Order: sequence, then structure tokens, then C-alpha cells
Amino acid sequence: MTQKVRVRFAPSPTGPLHIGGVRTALFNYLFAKKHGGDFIIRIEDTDQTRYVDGAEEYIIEALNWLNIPANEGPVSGGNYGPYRQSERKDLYRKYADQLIESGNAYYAFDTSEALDAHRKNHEAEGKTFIYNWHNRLKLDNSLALSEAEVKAKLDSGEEYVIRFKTPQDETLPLTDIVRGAMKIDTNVLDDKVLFKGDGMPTYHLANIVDDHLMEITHVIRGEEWLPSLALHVLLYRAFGWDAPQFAHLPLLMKPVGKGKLSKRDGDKMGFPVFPLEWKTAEGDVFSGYREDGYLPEAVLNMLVFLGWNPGTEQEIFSLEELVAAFDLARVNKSGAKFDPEKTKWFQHHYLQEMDEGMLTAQFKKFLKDKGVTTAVDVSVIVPLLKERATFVQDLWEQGSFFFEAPSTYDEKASKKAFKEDTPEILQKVIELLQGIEDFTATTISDEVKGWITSNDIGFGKVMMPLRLALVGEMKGPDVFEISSILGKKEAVSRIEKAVNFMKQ
RNA sequence: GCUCCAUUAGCAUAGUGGCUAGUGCACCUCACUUUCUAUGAGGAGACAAGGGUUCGAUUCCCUUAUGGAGUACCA
Repeated sequence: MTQKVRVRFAPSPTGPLHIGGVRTALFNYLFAKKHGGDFIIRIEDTDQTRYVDGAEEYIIEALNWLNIPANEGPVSGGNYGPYRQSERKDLYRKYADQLIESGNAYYAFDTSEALDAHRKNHEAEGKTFIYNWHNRLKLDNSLALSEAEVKAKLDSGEEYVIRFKTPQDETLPLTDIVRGAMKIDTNVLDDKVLFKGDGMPTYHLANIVDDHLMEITHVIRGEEWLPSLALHVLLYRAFGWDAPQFAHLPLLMKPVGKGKLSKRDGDKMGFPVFPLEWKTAEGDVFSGYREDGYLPEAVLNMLVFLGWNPGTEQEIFSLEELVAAFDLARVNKSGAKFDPEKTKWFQHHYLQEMDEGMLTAQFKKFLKDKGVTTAVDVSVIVPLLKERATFVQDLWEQGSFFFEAPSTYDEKASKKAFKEDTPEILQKVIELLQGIEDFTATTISDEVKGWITSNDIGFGKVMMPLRLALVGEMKGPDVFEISSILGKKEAVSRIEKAVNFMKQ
């Protein structure tokens, strides 16, 4: 029996959770649930200078909205806490020391200024400064200095960092579930800082220690971590621990042009890149899927197909179906361009599937928020409008005329529809409507159509101006449905208004 | 620059050593709705390039090109 699957999503609370991060969380969630495992959230806040207020709450709320909550985390708790690295601070030091004792790490006293200077000099010569085997003995660290010198520096309280002593002359084989086998020459790696001058570990140390302590079995993360994989594997080895399995997910790219999707792309191109709306301290607002009216099911379905597919032709998946179908082996290797149009298609689909009573309730709320009061039965018009709606707000877009009589007539359409003989025709229609007792769509339709054919008038001459009179534009459902819902009195009044408008 | 990763139509992708290379979005046409949507039916559109290996390569190998990531006392 293998051990229980435990995966973690480890965001850094430096701002709102990017949609790419949401996908990483989703894949972690699906993998965990598929294998009956646990999904853990861990806040990686080892960089205190980049901490942003509210970011952590945002992350949790976003996952809850999408219905993919964690089993363990800073809010839900668990047996492996604390789940914030800042609260685990005291823990890391001893592991860094352990590495020094075993000869896998060393103290380095080089100041940031000195290292920056080295980098600048190298850059000027077109070279890259790497802190590793080829120069570590020439720099200011415990490998180059005598024991007494090191002790003196340490005792005097001089600031230092702890660096990993990357092994030399080794071809390290790496395995990734998505990419398969890779290998890297350890000589190109640098001696990464594991423990910072401020007493905090870097991501690299903290993530290995925590993943080990939290008994993480699979690390599923973005491709931007692939270059760090060698270091991480080496760290597990240095500690003598079993490494988890790794899976690096392809990046999400902008819809057009080059480069990865960034937070500024969204509002520039008219789609959200965040699950929830986010307001910065400076007052900038980034739109979110939730506030834009997307359903969580649509966002999830869209997201899961970015970099994964089931290998069948099924495209619509409920969360349960995703859990059943998901497989890391079917994750793609190359970056996926984000397609906002496809998102809308999913959204349209899920809106159609939504319970009609629920949709009506949401639309009623929308109307209330807008301050619209009406005698019209909203539950009657929702089914009429819904198939052409992608968002709840589209119902208003499509059917506002049910609640407000048109005050103007679409210019282009009225040129086409309002002709010289139109007032006369509409006047006849008014008389016709007045005479209908059973004011239902079918009866009105029969009466009007019958009248048109028997008088040989031509449908266009009647239907177009009639629609324009009732709606104000060339849109909306069947004109007779509209007439019926508006009621005789209102329908007649709108037609009269149009007649008067034309007479001016 | 260096290291690692990738490359099927505008986008997301399926797939195979030999088939008309499949699907969805978007696009075009028609039908329906005498409007606009939605829907239905059709249609156009792809294996980055060049070398190998092979009886045969989109599929395997190499090179090039393009794209991406990393290259911090950030995650």
C-alpha cells in the first residue's frame, strides 16, 4: 500500500491570486480528490517585505468561491500546522544548521553590495556572475576563510547568509510527471541562498522542509519552478529525505502577442485575470470573474482545459466528473494561450443549464439593485430571454424594454422601418389589438398575421415598425410574446407613442 | 549570454511509423426566428523549416528557427 496522497498549493500573499495560480490550485485539488488524498494550502510568506494585506483572505475566498477548498490550511487548520511559513520561522534554522554540519552548506558573508558589484562587472563583460564551485573559494565565506576567521565573524555578529554547496561534476537525472526524464549538469547550478540575513529561510529551504514535514507526496506547481527542480532534488538528498514526485504545469500565455499572461492584460483586453475583484491600496481596481458575472463552474471548466484534456471529445465537465477524469499524465507540456471567447462559451452553456428559478431570482436581484420596480412577471420573461444571454446582466441588455417603454428609436432601424404609410398601418394594428379579448401571444399572432395576409400588406411593413414601437430597437423575442406580456394597454400606448413620434 | 522546456489551423487540443489528420471556440454559407441572438446543417483552415533513419514519416534522431521559463538575501 502506498502512502496517502497529500498535495499542497503554496501561494505567496503578495497580491490577488492570478488565474494561473487558480489553475495550479485546481489541478492540485483534482489530483488529491482523484486519489482520495488531501489538498493543503500553505502560505509562503517568507518575504516580509512583499506581504500584502488581504491577499491571504483573497486566496481562501477565491478557492471557496470556486468550490475547491483545502482540507488543511491557515483557516481550516490541520495536524501539520502552522500553515503560514512566517509562523514556522523558528523551525527552519536547525535544518540550515544541519546542512552546515553535514558539509552541504556554508556561511557566506558577502554583502549584497559586493555581489551586485560582481554582477555588474560580469555583465559589462557580457558574462553572468554565478556563485558556485568555480569561484566560491575566492569569495567571502566559510569555505574560503579559516575556522578562526569564521568564528570571529560569527561572534562579532556580522550578518551572513547560508548557502547550499552544490555538488560538482555530476549529471543529475530529474523526473517530472508531465515532462518525463531530464538531466542537468550540476556545474551550471549556483550555490543558492537557503537562509537569509534577516533570519528567514528562502523559498527553497522552506519549501523542502515544509513539504517534508507535511508529508507532501506530490508537488504540482507552475513551470516557472522547473529550473529550481535540480536544487530541490539536491536538497532532499542532502537531508537524506525521500523527495516527493514533481509535476510542472505549463504556463498561461496572453491571448494575443507574446509572453505570459500578466495582471495588466485583463483589463486592457476586456477580460478578468483574477477570480475575484481586487482593489489595491492605491485605489486601482482589477476586475474578477465573480463580479463580472461568471459562474464558478464555467471558470473551472475553462481553466481545466488549459493544459489538460481528457483524451475524449467531452468538453463539459462537472467538478465530480473532473475529479474522476483528471490525470497528470494527460497534462500538456507547452504553454497555453488564454482564450476569453471560449470562456464565454462555457459561461453561456452553464447559464443555460442553471435552474430557471435560480436564474429568475438572480435577475430579480439585479433589477432590485438597479432600482427597477415592475408589475411584469419576471419568471415569464426569463425563459424568453435566457437562450441569448451569457450573463445575468444580459437579460437586462436583451429585455430592458419589458420594464421601460422606449424613449427613442434606433436610428438605423427606424429609417428602414418607419415609412410614410407606417402611421396609418400602425393605427390599424392598434384597432386590431383593441378588439382582441384573449390577449395571448398565439391569439395576437393569429389575428395580426391573418389581417396582414387578407389585406395583402407585406409582413415587413407591419412587423418591423411594430417591433420598433414596442422595443425601440430590432431585438428581443417574438413580437407577439412581447405584446402579450406587456398587456394590451401598454402595447397600445407604445404603438400610439410611435405613431405620434412619426407624425412630428 | 548561459541552463532547462516546448512547437498540430487565429485559439484550445486529439491522434498515428502507412487512413480524407479528429473535436470545440472563433470565422464563412444556408435554414429557422420576417429583426438581433441562440439553435440546426454545411464550409474553409494545421502537423514550424531543413536534414537524416526507414519500403514509408506529422509521428523516431539531429540541426536551425520561433516561443517560454529561470538566471535575486522574490516567491
